[in-house]
Amino acid sequence: MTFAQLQAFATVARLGSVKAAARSLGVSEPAVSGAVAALRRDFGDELFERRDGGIALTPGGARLASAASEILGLAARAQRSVTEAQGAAALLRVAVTPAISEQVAPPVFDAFTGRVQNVELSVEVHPSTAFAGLLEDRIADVVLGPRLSGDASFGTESVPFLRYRLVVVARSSHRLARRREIAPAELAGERWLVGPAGAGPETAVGAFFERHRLAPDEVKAFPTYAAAARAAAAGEGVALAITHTVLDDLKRASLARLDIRGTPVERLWYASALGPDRRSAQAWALLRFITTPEATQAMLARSGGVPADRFRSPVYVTLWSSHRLPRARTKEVQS
Amino acid sequence: MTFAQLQAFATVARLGSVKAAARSLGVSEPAVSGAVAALRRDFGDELFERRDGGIALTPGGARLASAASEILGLAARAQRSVTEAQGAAALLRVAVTPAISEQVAPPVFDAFTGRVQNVELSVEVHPSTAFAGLLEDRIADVVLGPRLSGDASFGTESVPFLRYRLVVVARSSHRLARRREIAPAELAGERWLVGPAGAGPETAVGAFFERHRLAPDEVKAFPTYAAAARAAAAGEGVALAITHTVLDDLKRASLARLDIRGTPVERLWYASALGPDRRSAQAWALLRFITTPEATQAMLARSGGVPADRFRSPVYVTLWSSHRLPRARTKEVQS
DNA sequence: GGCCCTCTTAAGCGATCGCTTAATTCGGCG
DNA sequence: CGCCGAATTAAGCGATCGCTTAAGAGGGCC
Repeated sequence: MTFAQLQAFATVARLGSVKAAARSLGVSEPAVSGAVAALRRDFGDELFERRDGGIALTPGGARLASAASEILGLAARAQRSVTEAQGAAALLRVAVTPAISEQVAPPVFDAFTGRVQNVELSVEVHPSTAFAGLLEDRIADVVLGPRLSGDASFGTESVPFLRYRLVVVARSSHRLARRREIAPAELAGERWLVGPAGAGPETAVGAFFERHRLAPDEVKAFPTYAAAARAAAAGEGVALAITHTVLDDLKRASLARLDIRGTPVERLWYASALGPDRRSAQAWALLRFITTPEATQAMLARSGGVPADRFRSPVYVTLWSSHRLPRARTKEVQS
Repeated sequence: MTFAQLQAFATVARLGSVKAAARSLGVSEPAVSGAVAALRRDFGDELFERRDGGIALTPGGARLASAASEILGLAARAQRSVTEAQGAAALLRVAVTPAISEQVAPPVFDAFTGRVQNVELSVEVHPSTAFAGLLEDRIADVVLGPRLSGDASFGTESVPFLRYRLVVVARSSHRLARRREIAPAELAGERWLVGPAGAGPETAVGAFFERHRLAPDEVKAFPTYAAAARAAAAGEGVALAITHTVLDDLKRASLARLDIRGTPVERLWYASALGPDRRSAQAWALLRFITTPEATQAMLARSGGVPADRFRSPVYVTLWSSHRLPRARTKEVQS
C-alpha cells in the first residue's frame, strides 16, 4: 500500500471510472488499473466491480475509499502543517477524558495559552484507559484525568490538579429528594443518565456502581454531561454530577441533590507526563501552570461555553474514534 | 513520503532515539536514519536535533510525529476494516451539520439501521459549506442539512425531510419576555448564545442576523446547542432555538420565547445525494426512509440521548476537524 | 588528545514502484 | 455473431525504495 495507490483508488471511487481517474491524474489507464490491482492483492478484496456502465464499490471498497480520503487528507495537512511550522510555536499535545474535555478544559487551556508564549495546543479526547499508551508512544505530551494505575504509571509522573465532588442529582420532585441518609441500594431501580464516556469501570460512574455493588438495568448515555444533567432535571432519571457544574441548578431547584450515604464522593484529577528527563519544556510549563491558583480559578468558574472565535480555532477533537495505536509493524502496514 | 518512512520517524519520535528505533523495528541504524533524511528533504525541516543525550523535536517535527501516528493508525484501521468487510454490510457515509448531529441524527439513524438490513452507517459532522464537495468527491453518500446552493447542487438531488421552526428564547425574567411584536433591532445589544457551528453566514443564526441586519457585538459559542439553551435559561443571553427541542423548557417556564417580529422562522432540512444514476442502493434507501412518517416521528420525539451501548459503537465522529479535502495532487502528496 | 557513543553519509544491491505501449479479456448492443 | 468501449493483463524500463556494510562526523567525558 502506497500513497500513490491510495490516491489512484480514491480517484477511481470518486469519479466512478478508471478511465476518468486516469485522465484526471494525467496518467495512462493501466497505471491506475495496476495501482488498484496492487491494493486488491494487499487487501484480498475486489474493491469494486463493473456494474452496468459504471462501477459499484464492494463493502470493503467503500471502507477503503473512505479511509483513503482520510489518509490523503491527513497527509496533505501534514505537509502544510510542517512547512508552516518553520520557527513557529511548539506543539503541546494533550489528551483528556470526556468529562474534563467538557467541564474544565476550555477555560484552563484558554488561560494557559494566554499565559505561556510560543505554545500551540492540540487536544484530543480519549478514554483514560488509553492514557498510559498515549504517553509512552509520545502521541500525547500530557494527559489529564484519573491517576494512572499501577504498572501503567511506570516512568511517568502525575500531579493532582483539581479536587472535585460528585453528587447524585435528580428532578426536585423525585421521590428520594426529601429523604435523608439514603442507602445506596435504593438507587438500584433508577434509570441512570450518564455522559459520553458511558458507565465503564474506568469512569467515575462505573466506580460508584462498583463500590456500592449497583448494577442498574437502565443506563442511558448522553453526548454531553450537560445533556445528562438536563435530562435529570426533566425527570428522566438520576445522574452523578460534579457539584460545581450543577450549582446553578441546585440553587434554582431545577435539580435536587439526593442525600445518598457515601456521597459526596471526593475525587482528584491528575495531570500526567513522562518522567522529568523525557519531557518537553512545554509539558513542564503545563504541569506547573495547572496547579496554580489561577488555573484552579479558571476551572471552577462556571463555564460550558467558550468565545466564538476561539472555539472555531482548528483544534482537532476526536470523540471515541476507535483509534488503534500504531505499533511497529512495518511489514503489515506497508507490505 | 512513504509509510515506511513515517513509521520510522514515528518510532524515533516515540522512543527518542534513532538507535532504539532501529532496534525496535529490527533494522540497522542507517536504515532509520536514511528514512528520516528522506522526510527531512521532503519537508525541508530538520524534524529533530540532538540535544543533551537524547533528541528534541522541532515544532515541525512534533507536528509530523503527531500526523504520522494518526496516518499509520488510520492505515492499520483501514487494513482491518477492509478485511473484516468481506461479505459484510454495505457502508453508508452520511455527513450532517452540527445542529442535525445533535438534534435529530441519533434517533433517525437508530430507526434507519433498525429498519434496513445490511447497512452500516458512518456519520461525520461538517459545516454545510463543505457538503457539495463531500458528495462530489464521494466522501459522503448522503448529506443532511440546508439545501445545496445554486451551482453546488449540479448533479445532485435534494429532498426536504423536516420542517422546523426557530424562535428566540431567553430566561423567563428577561426584559423582553412580556413584550409583544418586538422589533428585531431591539435584540442588537443582546449577548447571543450559539451552538458549535458558530454564527457564520451558513448557519441559521447567521442567516437570521443577516436578514435583520443585526451585528451583535457579543456572541458566545457553546460545544452543544443544549448547552447554549441551558445558558439562556441561566440568563446569560438569548439564543435561537429549534422549537421542538425547547418545548419542555417553555412549558416549565425555565425559558421564555421572545415574540420577535419575523419569528418563528420556518426552515427546511434537506437530504441530498448524487443524481439517481450515481447513487448507491443504500443512499436510495436512506433518502426514501427519511421522508417517511416513521422517520419524522423519530426526529420529533424529544431525545438528546441515545442508549448507552449504541452510543459507544465505533461510529467515527469528527468535530470541526479543519480537514482539507483531498484533491488530485499525486506529485505533492507522494513526492 | 583519545575514547566511546550516537547519528549521518557513502556506496552498492535486489525488490518494488510507477509508468509506458501493446495485446487481451470482458460486457453490452445492434 | 461482430463490433466497440472499458478494464485488465503482459512485458519492459528507469527511478526510487529499503536495506545492507563500511566509513565519516560530532559530542560528552576521562
